[in-house]
Amino acid sequence: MPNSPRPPPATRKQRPQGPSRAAPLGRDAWLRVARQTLIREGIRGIEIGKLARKLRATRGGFYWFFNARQQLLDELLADWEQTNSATFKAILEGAESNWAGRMDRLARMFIDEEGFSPAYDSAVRDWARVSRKVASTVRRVDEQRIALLARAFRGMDHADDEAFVRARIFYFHQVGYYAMDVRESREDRLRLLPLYTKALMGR
Amino acid sequence: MPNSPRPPPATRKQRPQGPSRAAPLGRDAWLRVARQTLIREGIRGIEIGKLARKLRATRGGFYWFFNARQQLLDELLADWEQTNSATFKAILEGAESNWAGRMDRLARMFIDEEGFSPAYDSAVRDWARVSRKVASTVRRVDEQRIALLARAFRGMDHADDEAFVRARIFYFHQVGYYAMDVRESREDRLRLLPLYTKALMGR
DNA sequence: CAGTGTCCGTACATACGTGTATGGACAACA
DNA sequence: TGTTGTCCATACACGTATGTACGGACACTG
Repeated sequence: MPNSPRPPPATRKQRPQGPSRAAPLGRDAWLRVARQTLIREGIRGIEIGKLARKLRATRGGFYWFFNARQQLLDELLADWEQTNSATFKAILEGAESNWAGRMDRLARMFIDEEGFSPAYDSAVRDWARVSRKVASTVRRVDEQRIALLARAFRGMDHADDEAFVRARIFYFHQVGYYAMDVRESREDRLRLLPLYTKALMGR
Repeated sequence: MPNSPRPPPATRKQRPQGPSRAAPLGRDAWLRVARQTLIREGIRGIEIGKLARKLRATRGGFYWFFNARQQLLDELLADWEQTNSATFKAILEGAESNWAGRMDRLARMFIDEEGFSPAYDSAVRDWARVSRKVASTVRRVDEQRIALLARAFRGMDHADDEAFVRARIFYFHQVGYYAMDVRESREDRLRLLPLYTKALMGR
């Protein structure tokens, strides 16, 4: 009975890595290589055969885990929404420090790209141009993030309109930075950070 | 002798539109529909058969004008580089008004999207992710534009480092705005313009 | 009015994409 | 040790992309 809708997800026993057979790839391997390919080549670059070659496998296994290419894409979008906003929200919703401190942590998250993959963001944004479903998901996520930023600027004593505009400038600036694929060393970025802070925070 | 390298470009006589035969499409029609498709579907969406359907023609004619799909893409990139920076440069290199006035004209160019297609820009930027040649072209154009902006900020009495950072924020912000595909009325954008000006110019 | 060049449609050959059917290797279990 | 379930390779059917060959309709020219 091949191609069952979904094999038992977590109950599956870990197979001890016998020498005669490689460890099974599993769903996650396909998702990982799909994400990597989305980032590098865009949504049209996700072809089952190509993913299989990258995994040194064939397309046969893919269709055991997924009913169709579209299912892989759906899960990829869900993965992006779940994973790539978590740190962003955690920083701005948490209460560990004052607003300026949180904004500083956020800037460092962008610079260090920890808990947040801007390349993943950009790739999904491109994908949104050819898929209504993806477009609406991205729009929702963007609005969430901007709302969080605007709240932060209000917390730093900006009026509502100005907080909104500054939130947008801050966020659009990041989106643009990664859409442009700027290559810059971490040192340069940290060196310029005070200037950015001064210009973006308006204080 | 079909598929000659290139038919005489401008010397070709305009055919009077006889009723029995439609006017010939010409190279430009293929380039136009290719540009539109690049914007809407990305580089992988440019398929000769699809372009032909949009032109209510068949692929036969295409290969009379172009040797291969790649040639169309090359000319599309050249078209972007030539047309989509012209107004940008004209505004910032001209000497019709003071720096603030030029920046204001530039902001209105972005808002009215006259002489500049941000969608075209975004599409080429996506394309750059899968083509070295396109990537280097885009990088060159971006650096040109940022240099022009930095000069403008220096003209407005900002120190070198700060002028550079402000040029980047201004430019990245625009790139991000269009990469996000924000939908906003012209009225809203003009209403927010003073706030943006205040925040971006730092005065 | 024949000849030539322009523009485009049709018909291949070829390559490559998706999804399905099927069988085989291996591990876990009775 | 046979049986069952998991994971994957192979083979096939089918759609569709590119590029080439070729021919036809039309305008222009001598």
